[in-house]
Amino acid sequence: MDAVLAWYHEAARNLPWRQADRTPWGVLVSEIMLQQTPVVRVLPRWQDWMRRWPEPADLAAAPVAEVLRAWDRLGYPRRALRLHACAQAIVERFEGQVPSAPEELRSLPGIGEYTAAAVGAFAFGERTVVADTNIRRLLARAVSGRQQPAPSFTAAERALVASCVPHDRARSVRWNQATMELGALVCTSRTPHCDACPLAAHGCAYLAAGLPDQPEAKRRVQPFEGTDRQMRGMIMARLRADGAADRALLDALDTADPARVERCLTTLVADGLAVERDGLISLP
DNA sequence: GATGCGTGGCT
DNA sequence: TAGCCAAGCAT
Repeated sequence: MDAVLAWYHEAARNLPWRQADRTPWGVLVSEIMLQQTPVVRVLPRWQDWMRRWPEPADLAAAPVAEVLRAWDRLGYPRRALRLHACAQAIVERFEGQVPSAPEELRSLPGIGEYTAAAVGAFAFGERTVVADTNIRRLLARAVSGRQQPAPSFTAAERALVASCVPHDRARSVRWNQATMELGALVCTSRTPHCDACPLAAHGCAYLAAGLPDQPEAKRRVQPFEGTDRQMRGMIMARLRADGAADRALLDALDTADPARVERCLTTLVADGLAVERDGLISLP
């Protein structure tokens, strides 16, 4: 896999959370923001966020409403709540310092298997198995000859990824970073750019098989138009803009199905993304 | 293990 | 054009 490391040296994007002056907190914030969200959309939000809350203690002390406004349109605003709770837990349990041990990272709100491994590797230089969607897809193709990884992340696949990570600590960090980047930029989901891939000449099983289309392997995309998810987003956008809104105003968001608005308000309040007081809905 | 959870750009 | 897709997590 030397070819991938050499490729990364030449082609890596110059992202702020990869700079020499990066902090564990900055890396953690970037990883949360990047969950299911493209880099180009994260960049400006991350810059603002780090300027405002440069340490976990700064975010921990911020009002939730302000945190949700700063999250802006990144999507999945529950991530913002969890990041806020994560900062508070770091202050309370780790003296304000992001922990480096994967099991301690895993214990924090919003940090799952992937994010714990990524922070361990990219913030602390630990040897971890970073199995994100890019690495999974790249190995599914290069090693297993399949178009896409399986929908569920099985123990067998975890073992496969682990077997590919170099044993040397510093080298493992670069391999994780480089393989993820190659998946994100070259071995893309829809249209892989094999002409620009360093593995094309080093035995990619999927390319060798002739890039067969395997539609059965594709995961089904959840619908969005007309769903509660869309309505929740519309309500949150209104609350971010106006601070608060009365029920009648929100009901106008879907005159054909007022029950949909009510249902979404209930789940937003249950999620801690909104509060209701005297018929007025507002950010927490 | 299957679902629900935002948003916007790309093909 | 209408899907398809983007560094997942929690339940």
